[in-house]
Amino acid sequence: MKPVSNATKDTQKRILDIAEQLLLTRGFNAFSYQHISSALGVRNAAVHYHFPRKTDLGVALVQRYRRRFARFIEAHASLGPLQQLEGYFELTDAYFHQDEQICPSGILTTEYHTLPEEIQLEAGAFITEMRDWAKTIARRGRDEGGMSYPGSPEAMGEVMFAALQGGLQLARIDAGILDTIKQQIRDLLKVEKS
Amino acid sequence: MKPVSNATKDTQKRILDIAEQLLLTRGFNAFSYQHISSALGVRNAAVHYHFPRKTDLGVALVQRYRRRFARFIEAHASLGPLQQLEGYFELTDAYFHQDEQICPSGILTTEYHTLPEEIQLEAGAFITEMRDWAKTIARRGRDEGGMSYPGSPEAMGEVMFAALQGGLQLARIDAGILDTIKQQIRDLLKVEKS
DNA sequence: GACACCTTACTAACCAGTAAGTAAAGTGAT
DNA sequence: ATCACTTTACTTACTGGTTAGTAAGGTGTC
Repeated sequence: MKPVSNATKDTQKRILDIAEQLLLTRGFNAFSYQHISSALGVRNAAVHYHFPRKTDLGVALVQRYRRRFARFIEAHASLGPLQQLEGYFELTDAYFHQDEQICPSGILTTEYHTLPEEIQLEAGAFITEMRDWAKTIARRGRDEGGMSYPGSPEAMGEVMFAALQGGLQLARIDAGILDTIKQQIRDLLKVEKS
Repeated sequence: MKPVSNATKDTQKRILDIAEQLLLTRGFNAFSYQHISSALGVRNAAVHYHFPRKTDLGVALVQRYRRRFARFIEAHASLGPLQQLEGYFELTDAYFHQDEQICPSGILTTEYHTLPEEIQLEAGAFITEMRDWAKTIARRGRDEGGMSYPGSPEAMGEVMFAALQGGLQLARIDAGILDTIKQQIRDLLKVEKS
């Protein structure tokens, strides 16, 4: 993970793109450097040149998620909570429609006990950021927008996040489940269909 | 998986117990026959004697879950829906308190694309049975018991199941999340704290 | 000529799975 | 009741494949 040139940056990005796809479809333990190198058309050691240990690749992957998610939040910051909720739903749909990917949080927590500590730490921070966003939507929805629900915004945010994380996984068994859960969350928040 | 004697039955059971623990803490791809044999104090091939392929072990594991869950449902069949809900919550808590295990459905769906087809089929049936139970609680809760919520019982059941599946996974990052989610589900169902 | 970016070639560990052998327990005929 | 035979539940010893990771060398570019 040393280099600076443009060629390297491009290769690094392509490695991360392939690894991300593999992570969200197969999990961290179920993909290897061979999967990446053959998809990229290079030799095994070339991947190790850019990411010496698999742990480095995993950390880089989660860090990129965190940067991307921060941009996503910023891009949706000026919207109302109802639109933010729909943006969240669209993100969820996008995962599923791309080869039945699941939420990165779902992979990282499920494989948590088998992951290197460096990845665990990065994953914990990432997941906290995502949960916080769900809570923010619930809070703003009650304070400013047209949401009405029992319990605290924090608790409602946790349920929304957990239900969508679980829903993305269950959608692999029954594709319809995701739409059902999205609509039920709208109903629980007393939000009109959009 | 051929034998019938008592000694074999006992060894088989112990293999399944160890494998179950490993499955729910590490996942199917992250445990090996070595883990089992060393925990059991026998050689590798002894495990292969009872379960020739890892696929056989996986199928046996899910089938045992299905039998156990069927008994669980039957044991709770005569109870009211509010008590059934609390029984479901206790089951969830039991998983978490045993080495931060997660819901088998969470493992099986997350690793779904890497599992042998025989396990996928068994997993699909098992997960359908669990989802159906959650829906039954929601339906009976509305029809007979003291539950009140927007949307259909089916949709509410899916959200409950998905939220608890996700919640068990997220509890590895933040142990408090599980209690928060359980209470919020009670609130969403307009159930009094028990 | 130094450095970035790769390749070839390798290691040691681990994986699922198998073949052959063995001790002990059970079974059946006499 | 004993002997012959079979079966059960393993063991030792192995195979072929995959894993992450490394060391050394080559090639093109600045």
